[in-house]
Amino acid sequence: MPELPEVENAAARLRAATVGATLSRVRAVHPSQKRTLTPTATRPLIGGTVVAVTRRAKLQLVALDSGHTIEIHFRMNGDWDIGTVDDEPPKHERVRFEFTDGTRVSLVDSRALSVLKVHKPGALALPDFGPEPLDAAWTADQFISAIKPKRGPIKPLLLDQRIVSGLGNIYAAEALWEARIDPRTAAGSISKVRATRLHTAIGTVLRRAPAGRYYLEGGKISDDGARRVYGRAGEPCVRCGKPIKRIVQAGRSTFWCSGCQT
DNA sequence: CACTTCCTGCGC
DNA sequence: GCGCAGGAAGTG
Repeated sequence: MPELPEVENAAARLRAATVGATLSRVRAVHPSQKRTLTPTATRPLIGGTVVAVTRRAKLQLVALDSGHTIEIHFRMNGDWDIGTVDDEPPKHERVRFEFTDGTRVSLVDSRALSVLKVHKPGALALPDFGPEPLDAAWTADQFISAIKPKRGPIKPLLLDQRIVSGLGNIYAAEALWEARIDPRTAAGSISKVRATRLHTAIGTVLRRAPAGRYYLEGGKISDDGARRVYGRAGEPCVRCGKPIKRIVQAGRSTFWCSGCQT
């Protein structure tokens, strides 16, 4: 489920359910999670109380009073299912957190690609993330400097979390459509005016995400019409009427309009 | 740079 | 069956 707005949304739900609560049990349900979430890694978490839940890029960080931090990345399909320990286990439960007050937080992830890590006190190290796109401190000039030396196409670059953090495949496509830029354009060749337009467009599409969901829900796209190009191959462009095209860049689908994205 | 891999499910 | 899926690390 995750790009920046979706992760922000998930972190808010997790925060509301767990800040102040004390962990009584952590269990890796799926084999892929047992590899990293070993009993040795999870045992020190038991008895810890959640003091904060924050987000950085697409990561959620759960800070405990013991100084440990639990890092969660949902990858493609992860989400939280929050309830009580008495509930039936949710479908696709991969990791289960139980709290002394009876709260249950289950990581549900049909594809089991989510990644969880436990950081010991003082050992929190995060990847080299670029600026947060909704942070007012992120300027067009910073963005331009970051993409100027790059010769490859702009669209895959928007997915590079070191350039700007939090964008994924949908918002990258939407931002390029909004800025009327061809996703194949060499990043370094984009004019200052157009790069500034793209910088603005990134903020626009992220803020437009209705309650942080452009994505598929119950097999149907739930976006209240906010999604202009993603997943719309063959449909007429809502701006110019030409059919939306689909190409593959760096192994990912890119949807774009050859009529008005130049 | 692009391609493969980690997984499972869904729609065609 | 096959191709596709919102991510990103790892490899050539």
